[in-house]
Amino acid sequence: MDGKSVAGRIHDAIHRLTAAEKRAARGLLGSYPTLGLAPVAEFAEQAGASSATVLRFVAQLGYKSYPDFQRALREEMEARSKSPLQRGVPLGDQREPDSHFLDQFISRAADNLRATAGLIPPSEFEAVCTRLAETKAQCWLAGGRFTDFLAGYMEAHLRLIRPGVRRLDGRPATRTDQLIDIRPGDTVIIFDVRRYDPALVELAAELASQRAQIVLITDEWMSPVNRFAKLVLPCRTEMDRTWDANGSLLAVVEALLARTTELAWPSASKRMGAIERS
Amino acid sequence: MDGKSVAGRIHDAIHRLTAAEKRAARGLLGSYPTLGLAPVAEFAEQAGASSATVLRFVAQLGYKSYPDFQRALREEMEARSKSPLQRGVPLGDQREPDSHFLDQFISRAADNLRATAGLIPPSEFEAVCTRLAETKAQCWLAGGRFTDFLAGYMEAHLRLIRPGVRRLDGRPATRTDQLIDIRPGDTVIIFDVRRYDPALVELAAELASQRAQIVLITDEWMSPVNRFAKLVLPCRTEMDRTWDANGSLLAVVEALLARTTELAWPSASKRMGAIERS
DNA sequence: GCATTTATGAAACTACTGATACACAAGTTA
DNA sequence: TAACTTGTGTATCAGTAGTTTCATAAATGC
Repeated sequence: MDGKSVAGRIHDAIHRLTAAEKRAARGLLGSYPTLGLAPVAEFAEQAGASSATVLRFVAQLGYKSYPDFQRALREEMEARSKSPLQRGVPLGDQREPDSHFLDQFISRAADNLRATAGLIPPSEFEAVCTRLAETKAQCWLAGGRFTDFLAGYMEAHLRLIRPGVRRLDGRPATRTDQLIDIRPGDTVIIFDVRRYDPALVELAAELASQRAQIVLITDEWMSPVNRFAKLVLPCRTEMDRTWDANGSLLAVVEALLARTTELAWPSASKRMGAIERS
Repeated sequence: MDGKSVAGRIHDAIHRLTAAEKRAARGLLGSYPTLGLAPVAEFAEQAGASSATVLRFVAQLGYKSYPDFQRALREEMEARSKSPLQRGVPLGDQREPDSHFLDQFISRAADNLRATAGLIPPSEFEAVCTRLAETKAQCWLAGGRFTDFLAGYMEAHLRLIRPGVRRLDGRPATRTDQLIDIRPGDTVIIFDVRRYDPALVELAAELASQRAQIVLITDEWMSPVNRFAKLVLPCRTEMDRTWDANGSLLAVVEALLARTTELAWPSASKRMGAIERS
């Protein structure tokens, strides 16, 4: 048996595998390496395949028997726990030397996340959450061409935890109608990233004149909307020269939702329970 | 069996143990939990005792059989790797003691990203991208309650780089109409995460019978849609007991888009240029 | 130092797990 | 559509692991 890790062998062999064998492979990767240390029957059950298929799967990986495969797994975890440097890295994701596109991309996305955490002052973040947990004022959401989905996502979740959540429609024409309903002190969350949408700046200007409180979620280059915003949460989005990624915006949105849920728990839990039952 | 950890039980029981049994205990603690997952004979050999002694040792710990003891060990490591909160903090970046909510949240989100990279075999990822770059067949997208926004986001971007992109509407009623347009060999990307949508399973079943190629993007617990899927990209989403995060799904979507753009560059660049000018 | 108790490992046993063969289903090609 | 190839699960078998028994060796008490 050569020195490759079991997870590595799976990645190498997966294209040769049949549908049921792939279920076994995914099952193992999903709870790695535990499932492989269980008896064949349990492995099969958990992965949604038959024992025979699991056996064929380990044969495909190049092991001459199931016990042999299990020994490889044990030796792998033993080696890992013995080297103090690598301790703490979960077993599944040791980087193979020939890091693939997905690995590189995700690694950069993770860098962006970390940078974003550094970019946003905790007090700003907290201020937005307390404002959202405060249900006296209404809360509106608006996004641009490629960020509208974020507004939609946030709206759907925010609706679960508080009342008075509404969405500002994308088309500038219909916006003027909606502006009538906005009251002074209402919160408006605006998403805007590079190739900034001029319509959003106009919108922000009008909202500001109506004394709405604008929260801007943007990228590191700062949408011009920030002129009118009370609170700004900038996120790192740059991947390379041609590509920006909105993953960090979503992460911030989810963090906002989680924290707001926490702050508004007494009322939010009742509301969520009621929605659940309906 | 009560909930105590195996290591805890050893410490509780160690004074009752006889000399040879203590050797077994020391051996297990020395390479924990690997040695306990080996066959009895190997455990015995490594610990310098006989098989019978090892058996008596696990009996002393309160397990009614050796397999029972091994299951406890597996469940223990499974629980540990599944709960991000208890997972060992990486040695390098120890969190600031007064680390703020946002930092913690984002740090866990980054963990999820990394875990996701380990969960998805590069060849599967690549297969999806080449399929998307191939413009002969049409490409459809569908999502569930909280993942529909991902379908929308992906649709918007995919439209920029290739023709024949369409969205399957959320309401089951209108779906039957749309199914008429689907041709054998078409690609359908389905998003489905926990609290899986039964409507999506139905949809997938129908699509499979029409010989559409289904690509499933799901969470680590695997939507039942996977029975019908040709390719599956599982992502880690778990944050804590009450909250799952879709950030890793979006990261994968963006990676897919970036890679597909790369693969389809000759045609995609022309198309994007034309859209730009319009 | 002898008797008694307790601990320990070797060997026999049985139960269960992993392996194999086979039949059926699904998908593919002509 | 029919013939064929490939994949998949069920049932059966064989081998090995876990368990038990028992004889022997320490350890302890008298």
